[in-house]
Parts: sequence; structure tokens; C-alpha cells
Amino acid sequence: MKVEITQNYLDISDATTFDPKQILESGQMFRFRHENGSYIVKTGDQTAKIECLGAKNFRIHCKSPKYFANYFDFYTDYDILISQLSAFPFMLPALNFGQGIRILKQPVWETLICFIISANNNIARIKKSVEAICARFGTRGDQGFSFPTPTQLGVATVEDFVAAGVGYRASYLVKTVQDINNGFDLETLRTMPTDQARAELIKLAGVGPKVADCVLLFGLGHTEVFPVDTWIAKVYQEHFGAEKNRRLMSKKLVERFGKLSGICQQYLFYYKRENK
DNA sequence: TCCCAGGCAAGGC
DNA sequence: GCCTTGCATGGG
Repeated sequence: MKVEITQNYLDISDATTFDPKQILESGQMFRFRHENGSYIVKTGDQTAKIECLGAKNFRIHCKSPKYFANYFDFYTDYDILISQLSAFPFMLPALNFGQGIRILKQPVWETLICFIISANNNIARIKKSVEAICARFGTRGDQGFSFPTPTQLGVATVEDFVAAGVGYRASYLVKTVQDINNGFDLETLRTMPTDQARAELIKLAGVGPKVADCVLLFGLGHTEVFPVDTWIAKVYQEHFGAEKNRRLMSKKLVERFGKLSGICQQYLFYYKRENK
């Protein structure tokens, strides 16, 4: 695969480990839409349009190609990750099915809010709620709404969040937004040991072990985490035995897969969810 | 209709 | 500490 960065776009040719559908529809981000053959991706205050030029050729139109080169994790060699995971035979179907998956490097603040909303929720509804929150509290630009800053979300009430359709998670959001605005520093978690960073995140309302792991993986660059949701729990029980405690599943999976845990989990999630 | 969704908080033990 | 229960709301 080759990635070429120009002033206004990125060109991906021979895209063996880049598939927009797989990346976007593997439940790691919620602000995208499919529009006559292209994907529109929104993150923070940025927008990108992924144009399909052929079977394995894409052009990503955007104002900051450097930003999206990092966002799409183009500085990581996924062929190596896939070959390492291929050592685990049970992984082969999932790797084959989702070869084009990548872990997006997302803004941590946005990731935190989105994954608080994700708890015990479904992806279609999460997308709607996030969109409503952006439309109500974000900044309108020439390409739609930005994700609101902590200051912008600071004025949102429980009623506002309920109106956005987040249900009982509304009060969690209000509390966590307050904590962030009162100085809880998400960026310092980036260089902290993973377990310590997780312990800090769990102090926030609406953040338990699973949401924390998603924030660590998608927003803070910690790969040694294995978020266990309902789908991954099913996979675990199929391959590793009748465990019920998801925390314990996650712990054992991290022991087995180490720094490959995050991406391993992503392949399995996508494979399981797309195949009932 | 009824079950489920990228789980968490609170209460009981 | 671990286990159980209640939870808003809409998708399929």
C-alpha cells in the first residue's frame, strides 16, 4: 500500500490495509455518513471526504492532509500487525474479513463523550445522539457542525442531553463535562502507564472499564487494552470458555495479546458484529 | 411485539 | 472485593 500526501488530499493506492467501510463501520467512531459512493468523516472541527477511485484506490479530500494522515494511522504498518496476529489460528477468519481495518487516532475529548453515550446503546442511536449534540452545541462551518468544545458543552443541561436522545446517560454527561471544565486533564493520560490512566478515567461519571478502554485505545494511543462489550464477550465464550466477568475476560485477553490487544479486538468486533 | 444494544452506578452481601 | 439489579430509548 502507498500513501501520498499533497496540499489538499491524500491518495491511497494498492489499499490492502485501508478500507473506509471497515474502518468506519467497526464501531470506533460515529460521525460519518455514506454519500453516493463516498464517505464523509467528521472529527473535532475537521471534515474529510473519502472518494473511491477504484477497487483499491482512494482519495481523501480535506483541508489538513497531515492531520488525517495521523488520524487514519498511516504511520503504522498494519501488514506487520496482521502477520503477528496470524500466529493465532482462530484469528484468521476475522483478519481475512477485516483486512482494511485501522485504529483511528481520535480527539480524546470527543471520544470520551461519544463512548459515554455508547454504553448499553446501539450504534444507530449513538450516531443520532452525537449528531444532535453537534448541531445544538457545535460551531457551524461550511462543511457542517464541529464537535462542541468543553466550553461549548458546558452550558448543556440534563434536559438538553435527554432531548438529544441519550436517555439516562444525560446526568453522566453533565457531571463529566463539569469535571473536564474544572481541570481534569485528559492529555496527561496519554503518557501515563495504561492501568493508571484507566483508573483516572473511571473516576469520571459514566466511565467504567469498557468505556475507559475505548477512550484509551481510540483517543489516547494506548494499544494494550481489550475493550469487552457484548460482542467481544460472545467471541470470548466461543473461543476461551464460559467466563462471565468481562473485566476478567479483558485482563486475560491483554495477557495473551499484549500490545496487539487493541487492534485484535477491533478485527474480532467487526467480524462478529457483521456476521450475526 | 419483544429483545437487545460497543455498560454503568448503586446497593447488598 | 464480587454479584445483582435498574436503567432511557430506539433499532431491528
